Amino acid sequence: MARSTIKDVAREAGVSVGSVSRVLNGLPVSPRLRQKVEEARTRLRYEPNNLARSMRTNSTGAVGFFVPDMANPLYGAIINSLDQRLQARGLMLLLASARGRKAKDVLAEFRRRRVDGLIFVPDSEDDPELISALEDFSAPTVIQSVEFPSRFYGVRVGYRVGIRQAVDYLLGLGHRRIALLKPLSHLWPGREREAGYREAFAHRGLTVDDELLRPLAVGLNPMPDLEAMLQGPDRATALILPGSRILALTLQMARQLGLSIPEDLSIISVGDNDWVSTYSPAITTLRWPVETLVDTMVELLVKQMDGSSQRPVQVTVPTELVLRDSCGPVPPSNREGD
Amino acid sequence: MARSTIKDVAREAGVSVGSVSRVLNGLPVSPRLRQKVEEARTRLRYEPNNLARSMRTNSTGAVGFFVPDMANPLYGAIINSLDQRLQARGLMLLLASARGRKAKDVLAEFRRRRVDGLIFVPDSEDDPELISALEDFSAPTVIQSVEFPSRFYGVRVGYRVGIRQAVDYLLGLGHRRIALLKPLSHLWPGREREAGYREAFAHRGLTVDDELLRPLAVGLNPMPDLEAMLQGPDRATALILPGSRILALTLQMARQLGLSIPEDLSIISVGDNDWVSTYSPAITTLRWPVETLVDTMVELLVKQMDGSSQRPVQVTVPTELVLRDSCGPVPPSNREGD
DNA sequence: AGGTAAAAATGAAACGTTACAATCCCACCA
DNA sequence: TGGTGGGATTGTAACGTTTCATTTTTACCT
Repeated sequence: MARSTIKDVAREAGVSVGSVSRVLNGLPVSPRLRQKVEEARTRLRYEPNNLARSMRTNSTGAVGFFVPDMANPLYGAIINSLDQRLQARGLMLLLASARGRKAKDVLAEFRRRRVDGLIFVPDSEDDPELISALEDFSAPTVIQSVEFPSRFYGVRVGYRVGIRQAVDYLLGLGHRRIALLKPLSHLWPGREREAGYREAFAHRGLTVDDELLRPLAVGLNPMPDLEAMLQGPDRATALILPGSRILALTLQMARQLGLSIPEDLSIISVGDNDWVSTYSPAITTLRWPVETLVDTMVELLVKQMDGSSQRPVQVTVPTELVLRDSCGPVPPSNREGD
Repeated sequence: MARSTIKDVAREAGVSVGSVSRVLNGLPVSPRLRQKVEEARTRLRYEPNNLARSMRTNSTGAVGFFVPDMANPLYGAIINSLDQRLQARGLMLLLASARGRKAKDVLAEFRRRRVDGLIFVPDSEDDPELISALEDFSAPTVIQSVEFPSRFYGVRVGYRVGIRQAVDYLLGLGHRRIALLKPLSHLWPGREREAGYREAFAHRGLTVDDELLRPLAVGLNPMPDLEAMLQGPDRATALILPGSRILALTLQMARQLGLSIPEDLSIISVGDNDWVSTYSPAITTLRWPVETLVDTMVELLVKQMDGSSQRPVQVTVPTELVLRDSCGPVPPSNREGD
């Protein structure tokens, strides 16, 4: 027993194929017709063939999402929320994890599959091949969190302002030796964080000790670095950490060194999650604006899809400094003379 | 400038449409023809329209994946690996997160989209509506980690044997008061863990104190329970925990109670990850077999797709007990008389 | 009742492929 | 030289929709 098609329904209802189509798509139609079609439709257990529909309308209802690493819970959270938002518009996520693929190839595959939209987290900023591939990509596209030529729609996390706030908060507590551990600065997030840090210092007329700005190479052990910074007469009294993995390591090292938090050492971590907030002391964090980020991505995407937007925009979504118990005033012994 | 179609290529190459199709699909064809077509194809920058192809062949090259919660890094890891495996077969993941959706609706949507295969992690075992929906689902399907009627292909994690090993290891160290925190037992994983626990005890002729088997209700604070178990003359001397979130809480509570690990308290956690292994002491874990799991899922899926398998199988993939530093012999003061 | 305009429904032509029956071509053999 | 067999190619009918120009019906007005 083959699946029934729109023709079967038309025959069963005694109307034309076109009319059935109209009913199915909710176009204006007489109540009488609508009823006849609905009846036939349930009688035959008909469901429309999306494939045929796609081919006719040239739209798949799929949005491609290219993710650096799904094992990063941050992207998991984004996807949860994205999926929910897209659902409301009848869209679904077609996923490609960067692991074992080249961005370019993924783009090609997405194009072949005729996705209706694309959300892209590039792994590099200035690969000209990638940029031109993205330019050829005709479907609506949103770039996330990387500095990309302004002819693309983009959403970025407001690291600069966020870190500036965090640093300013610590400065207000009397800290001067504030270490910033951050992603490598050849990518935008790293640069932005550094800029925010410098702005906060500059705003108070303080000078920055470059020694305290530490890029984290992937796959390299950050512990020796960390250990060095936390010892000696001009040790760091406050730490801004880029994620919970390194936070765990740091907490452990602090304990080894006999530094208690927040009395001897203040800590702020970027990226909020369950265990960070239930830890004791609860960790002050710079929260990633997952919901806002997703809302913005979807909004930009939809704007492009329905053609209501004329030209590309870049939106920066703000982070939120969540104050908890891991920061305190600078210890007296480390206070600098003023 | 509209995209070129197979017709354009045919005209450009001076051959028939059918021939172009044959070349494109790698069917046997004379070298002469192949060359002409390839030339025309690159000249026109033609790429086949997957939608039309899909509609004709009735296959989308998409595999639906229904996930309870993308923010769980475990599923992230699964997706990373799954994506890579499927890629090799020209398949892509179409994702639906359970958040805000009913399993039934997702199934319907996947069917409408005509996915070629389905990987499903059900949120309940015996919803008859869900089961019958799954039965109607004609595409190849693999159920993950839940006990489902044996007419479905399924992959399960070998919790029973794993927990049995873990418990046996602790028993061997002299522990008798071993607490098992586990998912609710109305779902398969919970039941299996409990069974493994009981088997280990039975095997040594020991009796189980049911007080030490603690189901974890979602959204309920497990801390009071935990605190109660860790105090008093017959406190638990070993703990088996179901994940890293609760592990974090437990470590913190142990510190509050002045219990050091592994001297006063032995701990095993289910699910391995970075920070668990770098924590001090490094935590002994029961590792989820992500890679094997994914391999098996793909294998079962492909078996069904190419019709090389006659009837459903359920495969159980083994966990691995990773010994680290969080377990030690039972403290003398808590040793039971024998 | 006749005429007309608007509304509703129809029918057939796409959409870009694949698949298959029908042709064509060519080499080979008697 | 005239078949003949078989591989290579062709042409066209699907696949299940949507869309749009036509035709039919309905409702209204004089």
